[in-house]
Amino acid sequence: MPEQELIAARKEKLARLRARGINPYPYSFSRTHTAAELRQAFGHLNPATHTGQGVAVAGRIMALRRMGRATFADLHDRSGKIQIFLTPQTLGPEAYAFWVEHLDLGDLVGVRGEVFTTRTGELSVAAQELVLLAKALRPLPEKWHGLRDVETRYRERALDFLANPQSREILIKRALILRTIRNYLDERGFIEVETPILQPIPGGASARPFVTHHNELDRDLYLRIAPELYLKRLLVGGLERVYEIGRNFRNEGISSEHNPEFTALEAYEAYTDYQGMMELAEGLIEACVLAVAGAPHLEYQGRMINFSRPWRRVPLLELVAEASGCDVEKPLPELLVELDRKGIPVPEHLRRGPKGKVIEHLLETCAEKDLWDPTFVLDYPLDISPLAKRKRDRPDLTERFELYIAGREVANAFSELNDPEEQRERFLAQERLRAQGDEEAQRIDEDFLRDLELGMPPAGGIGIGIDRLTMILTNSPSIREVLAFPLLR
RNA sequence: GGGUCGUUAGCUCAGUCGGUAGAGCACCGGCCUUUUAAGCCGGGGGCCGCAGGUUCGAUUCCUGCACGACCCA
Repeated sequence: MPEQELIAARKEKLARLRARGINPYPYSFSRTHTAAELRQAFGHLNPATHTGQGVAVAGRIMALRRMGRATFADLHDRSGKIQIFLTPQTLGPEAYAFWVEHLDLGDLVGVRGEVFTTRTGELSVAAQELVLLAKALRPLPEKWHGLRDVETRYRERALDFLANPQSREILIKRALILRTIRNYLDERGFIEVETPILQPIPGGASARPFVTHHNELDRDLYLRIAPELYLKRLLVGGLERVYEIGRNFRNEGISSEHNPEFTALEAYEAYTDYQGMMELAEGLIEACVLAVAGAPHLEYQGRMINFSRPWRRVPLLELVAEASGCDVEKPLPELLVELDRKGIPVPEHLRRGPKGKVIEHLLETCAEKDLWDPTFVLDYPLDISPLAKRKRDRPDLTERFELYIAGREVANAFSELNDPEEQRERFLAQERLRAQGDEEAQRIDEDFLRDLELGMPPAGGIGIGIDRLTMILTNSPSIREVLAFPLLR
């Protein structure tokens, strides 16, 4: 039947309800138990037991079994489901006939009645009173396959969540992960802060920003690509341990691993360095894995991930040299010759350098996929790490790591650069790249530099992609599964 | 950006070697007082993603486009 006719049929029922003086969208309903609480309290009953105990439950009707003068309904709430039993004896003949005619799958109802078990042992509520709490006007998806079509699942999220418990479960686990992160950091003296999302200069990462406009100031502002620079300014201000969990915005492509707005954790700790950040990452993510999986390992897309500490630590250059079979210590022109000879493709726009971008490209194309168990990739080239301190014994590298899990970049961290003069030089180098056409090059932020000149304590900082972490911990193949409302074309 | 596959009823899916399409669930009507994927009888429901082309005839073949999935860059 065309959808419009199904909706029209329900609207007709709705009109008849209103005509009878029933408010199909009332204000509230006091329930005494959720479905799970009922099972908790009465789950031990023998078949065909009448308790004499009155309860009130509420939820969505997800199944209706009409048997003439008796009807069973499955009521789903946030905790699970409970069966409702309707008969003329308990509900009254007139009310029974009326509701059996006017209830539809998907309607939200409240039911007051006695707890009992059927002769097959199903815990049920025998309705003495039924209250319509919201009439549903649209048909539900198929009752045992649910809603499968991924496009509809992503475009009509409410429908997906009400039809597919697994979809809801991911959001519940996401909340658990966020709660675990906050607890972990709060217990260690970190202060949760909120920094600007509307920024005059988008800083703290290499990415293209979204632009917006403030009418009163008549000035363009950018949605942040990262909170990094503001959080470091709080270190200057003496906060010492700060973190922010919030949305970043990057004006880039959409894929199974990228959404234009995504949630990141950034944490900064004074008087430590990137070694400290590795320990923080291990502890924090281990706590999340234990909270979600109850063990330090879990399966992702058919393959186990072992989170046992300590995690592997491997220098980037070593990793890339081994994966590509090239001598990556060579200057860029010679490296390109070797890569060409070996048939390893390098996109044209990277060939002019800086060399760090080629190294990064090799990591992405040759090595990343195999980094399955958590792996810290260490010591990134200086020219692609403008906010990180130089490595102590290698001035062309920085004390920076990325954490890879299941072949995905999950975190990025540095020993934070706090020398204001060197930071200015690094920004100027980025400006030169921008002048050569690199739209992702970072920009000079004078407010940040001024605050650095006040003295920022040595510090370690880390950013963790919450969506990707949640994907891994919920065995989700696409970022869309872990977002309540992913952006679609 | 390139390749492969997909798009059929509200949902889940069949199918048409080119002759205007089926099932189950859902919906509507009937029977039914312990079902739980309830059952039985009957009924209605389709721009076969969109636009062109080939053809007497296209949902089916071809081209393009849109959207999606996967792979590659």
